Formats: sequence, C-alpha cells, structure tokens
Amino acid sequence: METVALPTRERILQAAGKLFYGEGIRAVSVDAVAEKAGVTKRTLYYHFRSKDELIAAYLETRDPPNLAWFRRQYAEAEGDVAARIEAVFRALASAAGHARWKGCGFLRTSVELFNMPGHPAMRAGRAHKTRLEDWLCGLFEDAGIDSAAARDLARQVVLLIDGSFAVVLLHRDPGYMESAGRAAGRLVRAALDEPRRATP
Amino acid sequence: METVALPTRERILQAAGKLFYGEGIRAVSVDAVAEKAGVTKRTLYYHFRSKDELIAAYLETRDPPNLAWFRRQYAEAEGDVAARIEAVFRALASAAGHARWKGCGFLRTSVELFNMPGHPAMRAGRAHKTRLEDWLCGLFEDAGIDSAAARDLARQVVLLIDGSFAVVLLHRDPGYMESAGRAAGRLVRAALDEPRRATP
DNA sequence: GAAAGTATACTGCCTAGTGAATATACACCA
DNA sequence: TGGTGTATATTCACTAGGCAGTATACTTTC
Repeated sequence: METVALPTRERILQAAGKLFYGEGIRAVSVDAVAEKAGVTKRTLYYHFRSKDELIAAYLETRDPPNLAWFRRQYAEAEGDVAARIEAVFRALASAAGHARWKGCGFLRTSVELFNMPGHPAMRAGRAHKTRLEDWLCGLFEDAGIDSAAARDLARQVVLLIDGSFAVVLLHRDPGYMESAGRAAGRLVRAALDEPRRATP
Repeated sequence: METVALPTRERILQAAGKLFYGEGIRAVSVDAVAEKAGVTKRTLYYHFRSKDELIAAYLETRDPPNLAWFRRQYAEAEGDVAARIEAVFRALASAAGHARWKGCGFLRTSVELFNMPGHPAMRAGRAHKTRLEDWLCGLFEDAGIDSAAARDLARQVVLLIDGSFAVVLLHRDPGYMESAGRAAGRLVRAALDEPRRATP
C-alpha cells in the first residue's frame, strides 16, 4: 500500500491530504502531518514555508483528479445531457455512502478559512469551483443551449452539487443527492426544451 | 446599543453569538468570548459547563429568529408560492450583500464539527435544517402538491438555499442566489402544474 | 567541499479548563 | 430587629498541554 519510493515532498503532501480531508484543516497539526509522513517537522518546513502554504498545496493537488472524476462520471453515463447529469448525482450519492467520505475538501476548507479571502487555499477553492462551472457551461452550450442560459444553468447545477455536499455532510443521508439529481435533471430538460419554442 | 441590564448568561450568549458567527467556532477562544461579554472566564464556566455546551447554546438561540426571518420574507412577498419562494431568495441575496454577512452559522458550525456527529451543536444544526424543510414542505402541501412531491421539492429548495450559502461564502457573489431563486421558482412551478395533468 | 535534505531539541504563545476564595441575596428563626 | 445559614454568582491566579515555527548541527550526494 505505502509506496516507499515516493519523494519526501510527495509523501508529505499525501499525508497532509489524508489528514486534512479526513479531519479538517484546523483540527490537524503540522506535527501530525509530519508524523504521518514519517518525517520530522523540520523536514516538512524545509519543503513548505508554512502550514498555510501546505494547505494551499494540498488543495491544488486535489483539483485535477477531482475534475477528472466528474468528467469520467459524465462520460461513462448514457443518454442525453440531462440523463448524464442525473447520473453524476447518482455517482455522488454512491460516493457519499462510504464511511471515508467527508464532503468536499474545497468547500470545507473554504468554510474553515472564510474570513481570509486572500488565503491561497481560498483562491484554489474558487478556481476549482469555477473550473467545474465552466466545464458544465460548455457541456450545456454544446447541447444547443444559448450562452446566457447555459451559464445560469451551470451555476444552478453547481449550487445543487455544493448544496448536496453541505446537507449530506450534516445529515449523512445521501438521499438528498438523489433529490438534487432530480432537480438538476428537470432544470436541464427545461433548458433543452426552451430553444425549440423560441426557434420554430 | 449595549443594554447593560441583560443578565450575565444572556450577555455571554450574545457575545458568543457575535464572535462565533463573525469569526468561526474554532477561531474564537473562550477567553475572547468572556472578554467581549465583560466577564471573567471563570464566570463563563459557571454558566456553561464547556465550550462545546456554549457552542450548542449559541446555535439553539439562533434557531427561532432564523426560521422567523424566512417566514417573514415569505409572508411579506406577493404572488403564488413560486413567486414567494423566489422573493425569499432575493431577500437572501440582499442580506448576503452586506459586509457582516458570513453565511449560515448552522452550516458553518456543522462543517467545523463535521467529525463529531453526536456533538450537541450538530444536533441543533440538523434540527434547524429539518424545521426549515418541514416548513417548506407544509407550504407546498397547502398549495395542493401531493405529499411525496412536496417533500422532494422542499428538499430541493433546501439544497438550493444551503448551496447558496456555501457558494456565496466562497465567491462573495450574491448573483448565485438569484440563479438559485430562478431554479427554485422553476421547480415549484413545475410541481404546481403536475397535479393538473394527473387529475383532469 | 558545497548544496540539499534530515534530525534533535527547543522557544514562546495560546488554549480549555480548574482551585480556592469571595461577594451577594434571600430565607429562616429568635 | 438582628443574626445565621445556604445557594447563587463572581473573581484572581493557576495548570497542563498543544500549537506553529526555529536554531543548530549532522548526513548524504554529487
């Protein structure tokens, strides 16, 4: 399981990722990260200037695989855009059912640091969510929805996704994600139907 | 401004509320709350057994006024259920525009304590969100939507509300709440139209 | 021998929570 | 009226431990 050959920096980052995601930014001390990485604290501070820098690096590491997960769920689903979006929510619900699932690391970090809007981790969080929104927006435009409506719809789907993360983290009931999926499917279908009325 | 006559316990609770909401649970020390309340830490510990108890008490205090705020926005709006729900989101957007707005205290606290599901503050958070959902559900049932659909719809609106809280706290752009309001309005209207098809 | 990387041991500060003593208020009784 | 007991409410000074971050010295590798 433990790939011993990993360079120190990566090992620290991996340990930080597991602990920060599993227990929260503020709840995890630098000492704990160093210990989990099998490294002394001084070594950690050789590779990262501060805890804040480590937090930001952790989030930046997580951005590409997270987006790839969404893209994969969408690509592997079948049917039209609406059906595929619904499938993404179903995949989300399934993931949320696992014990190790602890919501969205970006969202949770942004809540822990909400009073520091300039914090690099906040920037990373915003960038990630924006990329997700832009990807959805592109999807909807490709399906023939006009630019402004596609943007609005992408935002609504993001709201449902992030709402799911927050609500399911609180209630621990993935059923909310099914509700969110139905809502998203309905909204996408409504948007798909609209241009047909407008251009007969 | 400062009502000096307030009993000590209430003064502590008020100070805790301002600080916890404004800066976050973990970021605020018991000392800070005591100082803001004009009381020694030992006095605070006379009235509250622990910081955790104080946090829970703070959330329980906020539950009734918060629900009342939603009810008021809904009652003061005009039009059918869908239009009133949209008005609530508009009110939310307006509130989120103010500098002191820091998202939803219940949601933020639940994120800070997400790994302690049995924490009294978590229970208070769940109870609050459930009450909000039940209120919405009742509204939809009164409008003639059947019980199961009303429940699903209430959950979807809650998801949009909480999604708004999370996303706007991150991006600091209340425009997302307008998007959420449009989505909610659309979903409510669709649900209102459905029984007419089913019972002609 | 120089640079990169790691280890030990430490500083200074902040944190939640406590021990022991004191002040106030009010009830009961002579 | 005055004294005494008891519960409530408050203070000052303290403990014990966790935290981020650092000074310094050692080791490895090229």
